[in-house]
Amino acid sequence: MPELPEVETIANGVNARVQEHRIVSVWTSGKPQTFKSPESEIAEALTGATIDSVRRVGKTIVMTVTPGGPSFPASSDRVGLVPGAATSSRKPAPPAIPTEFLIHLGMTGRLLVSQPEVPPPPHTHAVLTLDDGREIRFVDPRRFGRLSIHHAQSPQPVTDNLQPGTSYTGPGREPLTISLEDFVTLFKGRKTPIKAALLNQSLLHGVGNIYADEALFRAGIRPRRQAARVTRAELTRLRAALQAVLRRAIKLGGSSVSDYVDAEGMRGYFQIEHKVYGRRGEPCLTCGTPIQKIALAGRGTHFCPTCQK
DNA sequence: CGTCCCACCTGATTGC
DNA sequence: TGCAATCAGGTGGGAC
Repeated sequence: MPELPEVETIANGVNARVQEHRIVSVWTSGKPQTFKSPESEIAEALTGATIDSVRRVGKTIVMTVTPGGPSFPASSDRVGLVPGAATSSRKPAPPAIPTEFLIHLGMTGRLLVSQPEVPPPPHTHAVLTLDDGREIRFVDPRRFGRLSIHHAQSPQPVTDNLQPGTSYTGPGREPLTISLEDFVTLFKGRKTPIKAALLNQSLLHGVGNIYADEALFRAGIRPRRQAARVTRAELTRLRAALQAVLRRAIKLGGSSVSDYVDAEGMRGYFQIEHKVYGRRGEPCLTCGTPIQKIALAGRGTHFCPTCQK
């Protein structure tokens, strides 16, 4: 379901609602495929933790928490539900190690913040109950989504993107901030079609099927063109088009093509501005030629055979 | 290593 | 109308 603009909208919405709140309990469904880290590890990392922030990296939602789990309070008072209430001022808290909860929504994942009396939807796979009773719910019918824990200070293999002891940076580069030089370099020597390269998360992360098609249309480039043969001038246009499309979509709250909704259950509106995606057979908004739909890299691919070279 | 293809799932829509 | 085939915004693993 969600690509960069949708994930950004969801992460920002959830962040505004849950930042600084404490997670008092964690429930998980036991569906093994959903959990990239063991459920016990997720429950242990999050129970009692305070949410520092929720943000987007690529298509992944990253919830950073400060642990406060059962390790030291030893279940002293379960009555004191007031946040920030006296937590036995005997010792200074041990140096809190930030932990990151990674939520990938797959195709149909949703992250909702709900009042407890609202019945959980079908296919709810994780529930984080907050100190005020509200629940952060991960719902995912197709179960392509993944939940995992990333320990920000645990030893990490040193790679281009993952330094020891740093926070999660994702597999590729952020399309909104990548420089032109780096963008051009990404495609050098790649024989794969330009659209497949755009979808490759270890190059750029966050770009999915809708925004790849929309950016290629706006840049006037056919999706099947070999990446290495797209000229520098075209790549300059492509980067600008991609960034413009993503920014505009974020501004409109993402694209709701079926039942995508953000943390508050609101739809996005960028689908109104789709120029090719989902418009097979309809006239190109620039030249009137019917929009074609082909299969490329296993994905439905939309383009204007006249405007895109 | 780069690239292709399919499997992983459920639900909505299309087509006979 | 009914039911089966097809398709869906994403990834990750295996084959080549």
